[in-house]
Amino acid sequence: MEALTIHEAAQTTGWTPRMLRYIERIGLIEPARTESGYRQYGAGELQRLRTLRELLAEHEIGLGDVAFALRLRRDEALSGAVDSWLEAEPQRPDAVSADEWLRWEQEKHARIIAALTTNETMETAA
Amino acid sequence: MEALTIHEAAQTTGWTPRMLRYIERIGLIEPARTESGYRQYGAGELQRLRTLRELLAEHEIGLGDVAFALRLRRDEALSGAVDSWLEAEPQRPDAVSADEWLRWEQEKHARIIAALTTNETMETAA
DNA sequence: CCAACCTTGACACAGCTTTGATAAGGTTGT
DNA sequence: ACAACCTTATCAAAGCTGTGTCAAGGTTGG
Repeated sequence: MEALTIHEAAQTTGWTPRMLRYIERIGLIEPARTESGYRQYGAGELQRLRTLRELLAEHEIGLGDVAFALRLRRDEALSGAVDSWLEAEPQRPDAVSADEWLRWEQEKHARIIAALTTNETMETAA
Repeated sequence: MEALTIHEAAQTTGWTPRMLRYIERIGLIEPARTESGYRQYGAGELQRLRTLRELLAEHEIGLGDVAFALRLRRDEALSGAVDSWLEAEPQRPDAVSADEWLRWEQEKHARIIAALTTNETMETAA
C-alpha cells in the first residue's frame, strides 16, 4: 500500500504524531485524508518531512519561520510591502562583492534623490 | 543638526527608546553613532521607523517576521533552501475561484485513487 | 560642575509558540 | 467484537518575544 498513517509517517521521518498535526495546522504539509478522516502520508509528504527537518537544522530556523516564508509566497501584498520596506535599507554589504555593492549604493542614491525631488519630505523636523 | 537622539526619535515615531534599541538589536534599523557612542537618527531612519509600524499593523506580522525576511534577503543559501523546499509544495490554491478549487480537488481525488489502485505497478517505479 | 541626557546590562513579566499528555469518541482489520 | 489504531479538543509546561524598569557609569552643555 502507498499511504502511511500518522504514526508510521512519524516513525519513518523522525517527527512525532503531535508535530505532524502541528505542521499541518500551520499550513506546511497537509496530507490527504481517507473517507473517514484519517491522514494519509504519501512518498512526497515523507520526503518533504525529512527535508523539512534538515532545513530547520542546517539554517537554525523554526517552523514558524518557514510558515512565514510560505505566507510571504502566498500573499503578494504582504511580500510586496515587506520587500519595499527592506529595499530602503541602508544595507551593509555582508556577502556581496565590492563592486556589486557599489552599484547597489549608486542605484539607491539615485532612488533617494528621485524621491526627494519629486516629493518634499520633512527636512527640518521640529 | 539633522540627527535626533534616541529619546527624540522615539517621541516623533511613536516607539519607546527601549524598542528602538530592540529594533536595532535584531538588525532592522541601525543608526549611526556619534564619536562617543550616542545613536543618531536621521530623516531616513525616522521614516523607516514610521513605515515599520504601519507594516506590522497592516499585515499582522511581528518584528521577528521582518527580521527573518531580512535574513532571507541577506543569506542567499538560506533563501534558496527555503524556496526550494516551498517549491515542492502540492500547493493548495488560496485565492482561486470556487470551481477552479473544485476541479483541483477532483483531480486530487483522482490522483489518490489512481495511486491506490495501481499500487502494483507503482511499487516498481517507487 | 551639575542636571539631564546617553550607554550597556540585567531582572521581570505577560503573552505567544512549541511540544507533550490525556480524554472522549470513531474506524478498522482479524 | 475487540485491540489497536485514528480523530479532535483541552490542559500544561518550557521557551521565546516584546516590553518595562532599574542600576552603574560615560557625555554634554550652560
